[in-house]
Amino acid sequence: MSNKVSIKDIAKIANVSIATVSNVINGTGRVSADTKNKVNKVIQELQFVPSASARSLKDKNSHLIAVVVPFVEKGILQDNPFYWELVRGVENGARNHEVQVILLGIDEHEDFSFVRGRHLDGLIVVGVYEQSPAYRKILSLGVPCVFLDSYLSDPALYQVDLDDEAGGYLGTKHLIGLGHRAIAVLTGRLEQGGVNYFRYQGYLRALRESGIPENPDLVLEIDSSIQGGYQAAQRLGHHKDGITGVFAFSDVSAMGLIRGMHDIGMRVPEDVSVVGFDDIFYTQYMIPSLTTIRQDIVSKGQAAVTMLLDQINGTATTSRRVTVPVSLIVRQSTNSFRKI
Amino acid sequence: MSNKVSIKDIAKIANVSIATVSNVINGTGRVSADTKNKVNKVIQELQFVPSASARSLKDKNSHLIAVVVPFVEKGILQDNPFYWELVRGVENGARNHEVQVILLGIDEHEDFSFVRGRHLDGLIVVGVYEQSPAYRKILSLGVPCVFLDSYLSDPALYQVDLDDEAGGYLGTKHLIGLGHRAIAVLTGRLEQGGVNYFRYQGYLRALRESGIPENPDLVLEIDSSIQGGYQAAQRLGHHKDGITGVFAFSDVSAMGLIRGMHDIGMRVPEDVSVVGFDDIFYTQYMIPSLTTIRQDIVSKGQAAVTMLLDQINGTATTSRRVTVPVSLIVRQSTNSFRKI
DNA sequence: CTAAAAAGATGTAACGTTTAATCATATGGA
DNA sequence: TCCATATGATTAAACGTTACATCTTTTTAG
Repeated sequence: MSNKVSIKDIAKIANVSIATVSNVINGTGRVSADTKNKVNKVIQELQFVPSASARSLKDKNSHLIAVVVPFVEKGILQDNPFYWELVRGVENGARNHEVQVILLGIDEHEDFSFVRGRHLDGLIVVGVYEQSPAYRKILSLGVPCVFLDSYLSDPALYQVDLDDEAGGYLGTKHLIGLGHRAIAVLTGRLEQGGVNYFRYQGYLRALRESGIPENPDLVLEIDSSIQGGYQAAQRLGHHKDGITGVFAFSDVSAMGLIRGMHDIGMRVPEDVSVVGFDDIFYTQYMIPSLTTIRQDIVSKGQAAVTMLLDQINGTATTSRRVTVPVSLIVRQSTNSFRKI
Repeated sequence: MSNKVSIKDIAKIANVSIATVSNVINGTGRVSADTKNKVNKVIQELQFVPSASARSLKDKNSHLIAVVVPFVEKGILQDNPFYWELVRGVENGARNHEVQVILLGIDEHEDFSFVRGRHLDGLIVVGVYEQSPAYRKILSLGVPCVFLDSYLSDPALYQVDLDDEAGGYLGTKHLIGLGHRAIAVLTGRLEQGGVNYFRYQGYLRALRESGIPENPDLVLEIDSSIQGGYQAAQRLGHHKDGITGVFAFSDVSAMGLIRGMHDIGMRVPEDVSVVGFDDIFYTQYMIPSLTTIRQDIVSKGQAAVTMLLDQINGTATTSRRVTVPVSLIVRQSTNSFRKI
């Protein structure tokens, strides 16, 4: 259709040089009000849009960032809507800064070559840790990065993460306050220094504070998916210790868990209290609605974009590490240990 | 860091011309096995990655597609995980074809100028209709498009959509089969020719077939969100006709509805049966699990990518219109009208 | 043994920008 | 009046590719 109109065409029609057109577009150089108007009019008429490729070829930045989402399973991105909220936040943040977002799901074999190929301005990386294969590859790219939910020890890295320890503490404390003692944990991979690790640390702190001994039998490492939660219900049901509270480190697994308990005849919260984590969009509509640790996922994504762009533009005034607060939302899935 | 190595550097080190390097990379022209090896070795060593901007500047395609999602409807961000599943499918399809995906959330003011600016190869557009402001703008771009869930009348357009009419029919028929007569509908905007319109037509067909008169009072047009569903429960609860079945045209609204009914003391399925639509990932884990119309969302996304790429490469052999089948999944949220 | 054809390699223009260097004209001060 | 300085506008190089046309060398056919 409207076959590619270039700066050259504009120049010819407006009867000026291409340099002038370029100056008008970018507000650079000195150009009189008259010619500025003239050129702008032609641009309007021809619906001219500068070629991003030519630009990025020239000045090496592409106004493109990628949001890197890990854990591709069987080639498909995880179905946890948590990522959706995060990605929406990133998209939304980027939109306000005239940058576009490439969505990149990675597995362990990703080589990231296209990051350099496309001259990506930066990366927003979700949930890697020091041991993960992606981590070193990403660093070696030498591209500005912001890590989300990643807990990397290098203080030079820009990071946005959650106060997971506090979250773990809050949820556990809540259960303890209700009288529960045998509190199980449903966690994704508990790698040293990962998200779940800190939530677990918070859990331990709460236990210690109340003098409850730590019991490794109560820690169930699962796929942090809805199925993982469901399957865990079986294991918990047949558990020797009389578990009365469960802290699931993600809302999706909590949902699976509750359903699983329902299926083996355990009632929530009458028999077992359940706390989730994330405050995904549907938690308050579950039956029972889910007591959970709230984080503002969307604005976390937005914060990451801002940080990344500050870094890219060298205007980074904010700290390199932002920790987003959490809060406890009490709903119906938790109840006192001994119901009257 | 590794500051941009170009085809020129490779050429110099390998002691050949840049044209030869280019030929090696693209497998074009004639180049001996020896030099091919030599060049490849240097490429390996220097970790050379061709510049996407230079390429796309040259041959006008970018290997970039955008998936256009209506994030913002009436000012509210869509948190429907349905979109996430779709986007996941698209990402996955693209991955298999060495194309990257830009995520573009739009509101009614989007001007799409960057689509031309970036030389995007094509667009996958979700849920527009002929009256929507985005529709004309997108068409005028003259860029290859595939429309998802869009029902556009122009037969020249490439479209992937669902057999919504059948879905509407199946769900309704199921309720009728269980003995229900007063069946309400929870639908998003019922614009002529949209997704909901066809689902509604299917609903009507099922009614006609069973001689049940159509009752406009039973059709509730809502925000098809979880909140929308929740609020609808109030309206249904106080409804004068004795409603015993509800067909919600999306799973998220069904979830909200069920919760809303729960809150006003109506039990599902004992008092009211509920059918959803989409078979979102969590439906089988709800309490009660949700009877719904299943569609394979992820593979719908994949199909769209294939279709788009076929169109771009001119290898489009498949039909311009793909209709994905639906099926009824019966779970616990529906029950016979008169329970014995 | 020679002419023709094939194989291998190269030079270079072009894609659409930005930017530094240059040029031309008008304006101002002494 | 003349030089210095702003102000406007232009020229041309460069960014990293690809592809066409050209050139050289080798192989093949007769």
